[in-house]
Amino acid sequence: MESMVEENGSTVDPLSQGSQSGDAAPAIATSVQSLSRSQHHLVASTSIVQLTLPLSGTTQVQSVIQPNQQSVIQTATNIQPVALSKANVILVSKPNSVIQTTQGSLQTLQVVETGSDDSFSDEESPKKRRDILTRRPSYRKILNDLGGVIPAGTIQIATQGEGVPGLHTLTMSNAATAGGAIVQYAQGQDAQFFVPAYTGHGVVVEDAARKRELRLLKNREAARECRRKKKEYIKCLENRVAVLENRNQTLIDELKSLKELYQQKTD
DNA sequence: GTTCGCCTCCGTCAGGTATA
DNA sequence: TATACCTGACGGAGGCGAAC
Repeated sequence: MESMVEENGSTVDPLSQGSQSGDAAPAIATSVQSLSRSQHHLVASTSIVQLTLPLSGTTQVQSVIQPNQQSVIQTATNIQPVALSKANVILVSKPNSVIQTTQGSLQTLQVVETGSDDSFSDEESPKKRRDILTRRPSYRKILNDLGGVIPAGTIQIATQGEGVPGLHTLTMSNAATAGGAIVQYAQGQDAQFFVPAYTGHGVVVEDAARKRELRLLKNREAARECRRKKKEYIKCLENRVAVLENRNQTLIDELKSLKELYQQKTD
């Protein structure tokens, strides 16, 4: 990961700055290849980055980063949202802001969570993370919520929009179940549940092989969902890196110009 | 056309965690 | 404690471009 702001030989890594200041900051520095479980949280919403800059009082730079959406960056002194395309480029003129990297002049870099933010720091408890990450409800709960099961015994091959919406039928080619077991599952927006399946003879199949098939089926779905979330997370991290690199470059340019201005006045 | 290396996607397993 | 869920790791399958 590239360090940010390298003027005067000092480096500030924005990815570790938050933890240094003790404030909540997203763990952007996390290696994409090794996303640990504790770090596997969605960064898919809003965060505000506040930069406290000593030379100009307090300047807030608000960075709103949303995956698959447009992002917005604002400054407190000039609240003019700049819509960002997916091209990941942010260039905001912040005439009153200065950043210095010597002697720790960059004092604060904190992330303030807003209402729908589900980015959290390493300090937050795993339970809180878990709570924020809406967990998929159990199949039992879904069944209870629905108050029963869909009548089984008929083979239905339906995809969204045809037949019974979301109701799918799978035929298991399993040696332990002569003729194969039939598994029905309904799929809503974010949930899936199984209904009792019958063989062609109307006998409920509840053997170990069937349980295994169900478990594998569920795990298959879980793995898909897990990979989808991971992709989304990685994409969001990449977006943030691009945003921070651009902001860093902007700040470097501002620092250079202010240095030149100062030099002219002292001459 | 064939082979090779690389990449991506997918299914499965194992182990950890949350919950009833 | 049993069950459900999540996710890293592993290996196989298939696509794709390059080299021959």
